[in-house]
Amino acid sequence: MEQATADRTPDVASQSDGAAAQNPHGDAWGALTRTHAAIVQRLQEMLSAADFPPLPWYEVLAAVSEAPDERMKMGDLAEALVITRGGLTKLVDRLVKAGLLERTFCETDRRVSYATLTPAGRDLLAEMRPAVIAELEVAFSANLSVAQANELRKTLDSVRGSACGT
Amino acid sequence: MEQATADRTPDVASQSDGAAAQNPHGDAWGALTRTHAAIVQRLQEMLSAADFPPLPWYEVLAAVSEAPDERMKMGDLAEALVITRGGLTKLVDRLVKAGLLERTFCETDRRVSYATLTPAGRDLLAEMRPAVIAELEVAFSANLSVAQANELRKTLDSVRGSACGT
DNA sequence: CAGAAATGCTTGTAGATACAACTATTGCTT
DNA sequence: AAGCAATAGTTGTATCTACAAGCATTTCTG
Repeated sequence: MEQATADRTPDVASQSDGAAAQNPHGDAWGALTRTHAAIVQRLQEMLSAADFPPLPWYEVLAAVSEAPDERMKMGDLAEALVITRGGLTKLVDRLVKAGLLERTFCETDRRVSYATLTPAGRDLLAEMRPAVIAELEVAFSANLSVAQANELRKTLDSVRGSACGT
Repeated sequence: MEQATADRTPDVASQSDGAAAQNPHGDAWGALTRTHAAIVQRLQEMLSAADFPPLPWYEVLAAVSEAPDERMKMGDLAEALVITRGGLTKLVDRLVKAGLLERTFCETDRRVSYATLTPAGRDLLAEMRPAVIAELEVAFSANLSVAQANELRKTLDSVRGSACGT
């Protein structure tokens, strides 16, 4: 039997979804999307199985935790996560309701509000982080040397550079 | 002024969202997510500006168009797009309503249904494809040689391999 | 220093996605 | 051949996200 009546597709990705398979670089894009989707799916399954909050919550907590004073302006946070501001407002609302974040305000500019990590948020992040890292290790470390991973990162960064700028 | 009252974050991605920045490979994952998000965002903006349907519609049409007889089993399609079956049913519903796809059925197994390209779907795809490819060229060809793109594809495929197959 | 423009965030609403339950058909076991 | 399990797809519901409009605050300009 299949563990439940789950709806998820069983992981195996087809070799070519044809997203622009004409140009010489199209396959690179296809590989990028499929790999991204596969890892996200894997992370989400792991989090759900471990009774952890969903991936976006982790991403918020992780981003905030690395900012100075463990707080981040809403706008910067939306930008870092590449989601809309409106979406972030509601996402942070949920984390606040769960006690993982709190909103704090800026003295000098009363428009800005910060998402600030609470002790509970810090604790949860400390629990989740090893699990997430372990999952990523499976995907990356297993088949890639550190040098290869660095090369991959550099290549992706340069692609993003030309995709963003202009 | 900002072209409208758009909500989107203005493209610039921060250098480190900290999604697991501990491990040596974590940065590669960060680069992967950010690059993916940046390109998807760019594609969506382009499609919306050109009054084309959203990206998932293109992905469906492109996938189906490359399958034998321009038709694909629902399950295979969901798998190729890495979305749930339930989600795909509704997505295909919309494309059918728009006249771009039609459902056809299998003679030998009456459970399966195919999403089949209509002439209108083929025409629309022919219009959209050059625009999508051009956008990808900007991101990939601009900064990557064909050899580098191939290397990138191979690396990503190996990562996906270890992420999928246990 | 007033008024207009820009900035930062939130809210209302509609659309899309996932999850779980359900139906229908096929395959397997005895 | 009967019955149970597996497979293929759809549907109901809740959640999440984007888009667009809105409010509050700050900055720019004459």
